[in-house]
Amino acid sequence: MFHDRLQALLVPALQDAFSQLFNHALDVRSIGFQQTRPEFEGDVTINVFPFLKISGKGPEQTAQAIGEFLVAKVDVVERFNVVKGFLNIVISDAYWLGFLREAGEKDILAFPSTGEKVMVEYASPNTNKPLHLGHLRNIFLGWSVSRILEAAGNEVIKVQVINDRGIHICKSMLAWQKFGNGETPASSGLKGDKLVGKYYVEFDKAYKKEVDVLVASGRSKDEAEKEAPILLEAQDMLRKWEANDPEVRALWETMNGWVYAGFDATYERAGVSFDKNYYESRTYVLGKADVLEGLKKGVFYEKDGAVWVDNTAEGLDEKVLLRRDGTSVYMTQDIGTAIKRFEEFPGLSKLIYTVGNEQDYHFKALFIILKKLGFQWADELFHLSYGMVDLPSGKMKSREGTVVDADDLIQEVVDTARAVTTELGKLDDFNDEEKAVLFEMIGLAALKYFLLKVDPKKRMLFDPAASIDMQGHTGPFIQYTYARIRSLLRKGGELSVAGGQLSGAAGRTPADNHQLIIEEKAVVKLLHQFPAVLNEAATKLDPSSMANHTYELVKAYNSFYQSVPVMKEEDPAKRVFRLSLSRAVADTVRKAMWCLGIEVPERM
RNA sequence: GACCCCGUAGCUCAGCUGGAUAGAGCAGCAGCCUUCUAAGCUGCCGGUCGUUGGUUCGAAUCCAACCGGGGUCGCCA
Repeated sequence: MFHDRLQALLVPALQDAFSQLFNHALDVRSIGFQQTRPEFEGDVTINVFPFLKISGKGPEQTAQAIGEFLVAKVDVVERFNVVKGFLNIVISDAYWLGFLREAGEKDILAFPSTGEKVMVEYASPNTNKPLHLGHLRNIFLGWSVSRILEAAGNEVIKVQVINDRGIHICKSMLAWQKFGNGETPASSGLKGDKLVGKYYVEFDKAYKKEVDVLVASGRSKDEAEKEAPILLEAQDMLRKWEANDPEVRALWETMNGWVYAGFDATYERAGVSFDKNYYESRTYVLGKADVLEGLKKGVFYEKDGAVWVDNTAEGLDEKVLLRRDGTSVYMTQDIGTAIKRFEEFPGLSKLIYTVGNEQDYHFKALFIILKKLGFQWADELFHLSYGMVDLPSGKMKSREGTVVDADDLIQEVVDTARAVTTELGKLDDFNDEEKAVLFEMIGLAALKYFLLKVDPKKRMLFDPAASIDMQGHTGPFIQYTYARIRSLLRKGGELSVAGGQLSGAAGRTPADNHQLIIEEKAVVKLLHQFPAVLNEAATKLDPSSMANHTYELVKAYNSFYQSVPVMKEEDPAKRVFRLSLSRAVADTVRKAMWCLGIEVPERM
């Protein structure tokens, strides 16, 4: 399956050429297509150096022979030139026009169904504190990858695991009991997750104080940190939670409820959602039986009363799966949860975990273990590992208060969008409601694009000033280009606005004898590459390639727009062609941004 | 110490399944609004692609070593 429809024509022809000219069966993968450099004439370039042994001729003769064959046998190959070992092929305008007609008739960023069901896990917060910048990279990434996979023809199930139990939430609960005076989100006006986070900080303060007192009374730091009464109390509370103590459970339900309301508000504003939530309080018991089963089968072994797995053959270490006292570790429940998901969703073909790269080792081990337990699907597990987000001041540290809060950050970009947009003063006839929607759209575009344009695998620097930038390589720049095209199409009479739905088919089918000028061709070629980019993004689970290609496209379009008249063009055929080109760009940009989780406005 | 990731322009990033003189944005400088939205466009300035070897007709891209930055190595999560 070729996502590049031009290569779909050229590859078979090249195979014919090699078999007829050189009596050789050409391996498709050995053909390296590249964009012709702007200083030479041509649309596609093939480097013939790798083929010299096959042809037994020099580079010029080899390229010449292939070029002549293609011109003779392939309609869309108009002519060619040879520079050193490079065969530059010129594709006919008719081909590009044909492609554009296709782009007018269908969504070029929608692939036929693969029939596959894919689960994407992302977000996965702890319930003791609010979401921060690091979560936002995770959330936008997971959401975008889900959209990309959907566009590529998969059925996608979006899930999160909520870490709702454990010592962390007990600390918040205890501090709230001690110092909260019955404070609630309603009584304080604080968002639920913020309120619970506040008591997590309160716990830490009280704990530190106690540690200091103990140290002053002659304890070592280690001892003090283990013996601080408030910590012991929190541990006691965790035990009570595990023993189903009704009072503790009730408080836990209440406070987690506050947190979920807070998270939901953040998710909604960020424009993301989930098809299913998994709660650690329910999944943490999973996996035990599976580990014991593995022990029985001899996949694992017992040592010092604990159950171990030996991954040294795979270059990893030995790892505990069940403690001596029979209780679970983190790995245990991850094993159980994975198994449960494949049971719950029969036919699930792939499971993607969006989790930071500090857990690379953990997931390597997890996948190996599941493979050892004999699950076929273990090969279809994927750790979408992404890099940390650094601040100009260094790493984010909750203890040092350098964490960038997600809600605050979103508010800030939206405020900036408001300020910039108001300054530009193009919204005279917008009402307040419309303005609010637009500011939200622009601010979030700036933030999301900033986080998504970087290769997810890489650690990235979050420069607050750059993240709210709306010029250059940014989300709002792309939105702006889109809005400008929509304006053009409205003026072209091609669109009529009715109930927010834009309709009108004129300008979708350009004449087939149009001669492309260089600015038009640049845009068409970038559009033409887009399906292959989507395919790559879906394969590599990498939204950054989509983000960057969208930018390339709108940049080329802006250049075209600036120097070539569209509506002002007097020749009706040219005008229709340029409108159809503009429309195809707008449609594709809208879809590409949809894949990134970014909305585009009709006007801005 | 072992293992993993990263090192490209002043800053932030593309390019990395080897291919033609290494690309953007920001910052700086100079232009372009009586024409379809100037959140734009055009031009200039700016790089020993961390270093040294190696493989190759050809290396930012592959391999090795070293230097620098980060991460992981718990019967924690």
